[in-house]
Order: sequence, then C-alpha cells, then structure tokens
Amino acid sequence: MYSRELLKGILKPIILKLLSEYDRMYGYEIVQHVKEKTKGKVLIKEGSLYPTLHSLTKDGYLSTESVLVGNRTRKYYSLTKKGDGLVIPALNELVDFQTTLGLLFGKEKPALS
Amino acid sequence: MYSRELLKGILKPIILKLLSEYDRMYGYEIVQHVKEKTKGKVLIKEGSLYPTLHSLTKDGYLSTESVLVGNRTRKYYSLTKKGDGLVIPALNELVDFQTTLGLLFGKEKPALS
DNA sequence: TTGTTATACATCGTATTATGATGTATTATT
DNA sequence: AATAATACATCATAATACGATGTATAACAA
Repeated sequence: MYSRELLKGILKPIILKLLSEYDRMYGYEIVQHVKEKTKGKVLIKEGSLYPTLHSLTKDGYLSTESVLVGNRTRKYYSLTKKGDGLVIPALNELVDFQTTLGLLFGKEKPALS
Repeated sequence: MYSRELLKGILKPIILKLLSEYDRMYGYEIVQHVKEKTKGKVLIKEGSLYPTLHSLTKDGYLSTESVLVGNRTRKYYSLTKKGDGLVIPALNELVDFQTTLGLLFGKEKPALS
C-alpha cells in the first residue's frame, strides 16, 4: 500500500473510469477489481469507497439501482450523462499527472500501451 | 495545475529528491526549480512549501542555514543523515505509484529515462 | 455444527496536508 | 514612481482517505 495521502485524488477518477468501461458496478466489485488490476497495490477501503460513491451520486454523476441477490442487497452504480462528461477530463488529468511524475522523479514519458 | 488533492503526498518527496541532488536549496529556489522541471504544471505555493519545510526540519530530516544576500535572508535547507535515509524509499514509492497509475489509467510501465 | 472467511452495505470522527489570505521586507525593472 | 520579482512567514479552511464500528447474509472448513 501507498502512503495515505498519495492516493488522494485518484479514487474518484478510478470510479469514473471503471464505470465508463463496465457500465454498471457495485461497491464491493469495484474494490476487488482495483485490487486485481493493481496487483494488490491499491486496496480501496470501505470507509473511503462508500462515502465517495454517495458523494458522486449526490452530485448527480452516478445513478443507483438496488438488486437483491439471494437475501443480500447489491447497489449498482452507473454513470449519468453528467458523470459521463467527467470521465475524459478526469482521465486526461491523471495521465498528464503521471507524465509529470515522470518529469519529477526521473522517468520519462510513460510508454503508450 | 492539477486538482489540489492530486498533489497531496508528492511535496515531501519532491523536496527530498531535490535536496539529494542539489545538496542545499532555499525555498524560493525549490519553487522555481519545480516550476521549470514540470513546465509550469506543478506550482508549489508558499502556503504549502514553508510549512512543509518546517515540518521536515522539526522532524529532523532537514537542517537549515541562514545566509544574508544583500539585506535579504535566504534560508538554505539540506538533508540530514536521517533525511538522507528517507530519499530512496520515498522515490521508490513514487516510481512504483507512477507505474500503478499506468495500470489503472491505461498507460503501461513508464519508460526508463 | 460451529467458527471463520467472504460478501455487502453503511456511518462517523480523525488525521493529513495543500492552499488562499494575509503580512513583512528587499531588490530589480519599467 | 510604480510594479514585479525575490524571500520569508503564519493561520484558518477545505478536501478526503481511513480506522473503527455496526449490521447481515452466504460459503466453507474443522
């Protein structure tokens, strides 16, 4: 895990990007997905995730849909139109930021995937 | 400029890396240096820099040396032995983090410089 | 069957830290 | 003479990740 502060600012972009790829996801699923994708290096905590999802929803970027699976509730989140408009700028900023980290810490521009 | 939160966690590493390269620097110089290095994308504010320098000093990572240039005071900062021990881990974390950002946001491992 | 782990949600207080606002003062430039 | 650059400082505020805590179901191993 990274120092707490380093992760600040990346949680919302992570959620936005995931939802732009997967159309709809629930909280627990997001945590697992990010864990796998980052090889265990980014472990989103519930105390971070749920308030953030609520905040994005409250601000109109996400919509929700509750589904019962067995007797357990799953709350699916999707991008609203407004939220969709946030995705590209957020990703651009992150990629740009990644490049800038390279300038500062000795790595050059990240290679294209 | 990046969103405020995105910059959290990188100021201390920036200072540590710079001081490991330049041996001694003063606040204003650090701001200018980072501004140039990042092509104006990271503009450290005085309200962030000075408290951080003081904090690092208080914790024994930096030592200071005040110099009069004309009638103006310059406060030079250098790494202590303790501070020196922080450099490598801090840089490793940052480079690692940069790579993880790539995993999350579509860029692969950063190219070596 | 019992204990543990995984799944799945939630809230709240705390800690960290970058920044704007504000202040003081010298030096260089127009 | 006025403005910008140099150079330091402090303080209140805002943003947000997280630990702690709570509730509950489902799966699985001992």
